[in-house]
Amino acid sequence: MRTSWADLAANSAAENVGSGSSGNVGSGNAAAPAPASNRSTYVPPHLRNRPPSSDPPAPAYTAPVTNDRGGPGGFSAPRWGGPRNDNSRTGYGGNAGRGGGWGSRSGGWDGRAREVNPFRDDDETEQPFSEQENSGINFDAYEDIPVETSGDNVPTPVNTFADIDLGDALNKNIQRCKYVKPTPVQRHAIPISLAGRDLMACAQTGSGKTAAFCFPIISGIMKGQPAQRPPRGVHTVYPLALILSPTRELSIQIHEEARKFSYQTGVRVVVAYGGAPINQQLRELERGVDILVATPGRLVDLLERARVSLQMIRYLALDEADRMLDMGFEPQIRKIVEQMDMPPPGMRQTMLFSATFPKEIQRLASDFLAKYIFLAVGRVGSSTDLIVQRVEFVHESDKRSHLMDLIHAQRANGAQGKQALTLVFVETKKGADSLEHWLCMNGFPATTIHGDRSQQEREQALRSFKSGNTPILVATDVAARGLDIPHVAHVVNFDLPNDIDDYVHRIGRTGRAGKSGLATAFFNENNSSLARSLAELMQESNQEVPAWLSRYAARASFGGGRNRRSGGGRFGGRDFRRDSSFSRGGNDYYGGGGGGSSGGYGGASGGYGAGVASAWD
DNA sequence: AAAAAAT
Repeated sequence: MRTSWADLAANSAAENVGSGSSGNVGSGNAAAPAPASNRSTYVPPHLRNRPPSSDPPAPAYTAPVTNDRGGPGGFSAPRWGGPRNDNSRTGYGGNAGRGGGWGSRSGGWDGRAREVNPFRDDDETEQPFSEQENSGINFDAYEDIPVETSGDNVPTPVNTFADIDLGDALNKNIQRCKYVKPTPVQRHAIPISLAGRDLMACAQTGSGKTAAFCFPIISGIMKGQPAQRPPRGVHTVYPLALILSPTRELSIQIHEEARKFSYQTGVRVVVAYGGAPINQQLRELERGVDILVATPGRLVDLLERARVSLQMIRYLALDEADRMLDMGFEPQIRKIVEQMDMPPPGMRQTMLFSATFPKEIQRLASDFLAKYIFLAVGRVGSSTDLIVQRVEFVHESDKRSHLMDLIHAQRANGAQGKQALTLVFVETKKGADSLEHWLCMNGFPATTIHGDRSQQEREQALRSFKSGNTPILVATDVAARGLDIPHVAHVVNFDLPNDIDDYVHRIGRTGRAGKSGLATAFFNENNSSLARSLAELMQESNQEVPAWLSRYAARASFGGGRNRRSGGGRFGGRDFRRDSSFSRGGNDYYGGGGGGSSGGYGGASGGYGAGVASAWD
């Protein structure tokens, strides 16, 4: 399969690297020969695969791509726990005059010799919780999830990772991640991708979505034709896969996960996003990049500087596509995908992930995808099962003291003497700062994340929160979607959002990966526009709706403003292509009708089914 | 109205 880009990859014959050692894929019985000192030589990932040796770790620690992991210092112990290569014996190191790909600037980097073990990072950041569980994911919560697919010749889903031929190195990383079996989105999406098909998927981040698009990409790069990058100007790099996401933190998160999945595979993942010094990112790019994870703005910048070319792209993944459109990224995304040098649909493999499937996303799908398969996966569990929602009437002036009460209670509940993580959402950046300050003044270790903080501060805040050092994080909506922060026990909507979708995304920060969570909202007269949809949502997820909220809801004007679902229904959306071939009568399963056009929010029976559609990330 | 994202 994967014929869609085969021509592309095959159009230049292997020059030197591939010929002598093409039989060594995965066997590792011979070091690949050092390529001739040809500036355009690219070392394909499958040739970078060398078995680990038992030599001591390379003393020099290669600076990470960004400051997105580990602490600013303090790691004096070698971060290497795993096997490693002998740097000095590699065929790629130290070849003066090699310009392309790996090792050209750092001299002696063979792609894995100094690869930081990403699983070791994990142990450090999550140590406070390591006693609590072995696996990050409660797989039982994934059993009963509705899945819909449509399209021509949909590949059969798999039930185990063993059913998929992902290769040894990737399988080992799956074990290291403690993934026991594929989640629903993985069961369906991975065979679809491995079959070379385009994919439009409605699924949430906590569902294992990142792995669902990373596994086929990594596996495809390892097994595919060795890429023959064009002779380059010294500075242009040619990634084979591009992953776009809306926020910097989400890109960082995807990069971290992709690094784990690609550990010791020779596939190199680089992240690029704004707010961080571009030079460091440029250096990382120049050391070679197979998979580029990026936010749109920074990528456009890199493209305009001609530091990145997309002409070798075989895989394109757009994550949180609806969010990206919400944030006004459509022009940039179209520029990246349609107006630069990326191969057209059909010549690349494209995966589009979105929580909802409104008109704009449908347009994007028809423009970016070729003969795609539509996949809709229900939420992991549901708000019903996993998140207890409470709403309390709190006047503006009482919010702070009320929050203090909640945190006190939370502290009493803290597991094993550690305070459980509490994520507090506020409406404004200023509000976030002042609340953080107030909490700290009152002895509550808090930090904050919002768009007025420097990228460094944002990342530091997130790290500190995740590690439990600062168990309270005050956030604006920058943190509302997509971010997967394990162990968030309590989400507090200090200020309720105006949009019920935002509410559902926020509370979705708890109850992640099948664990239970608590969400508390402070409601007052300023939130009356949300009353109706909030009451309905709570009712439909079997939550206790306070009588006063029902009264507010009854008073509120019909429709709840823009609170009606756009792609609505049990899933995040439906395959609108069905509309042309199916009678209108067949839509009832999906609730409010396809594409948001025919709309009825539908009272109790339509909009939010068991899956609480908008809880999707 | 606020938030996010390139400098």
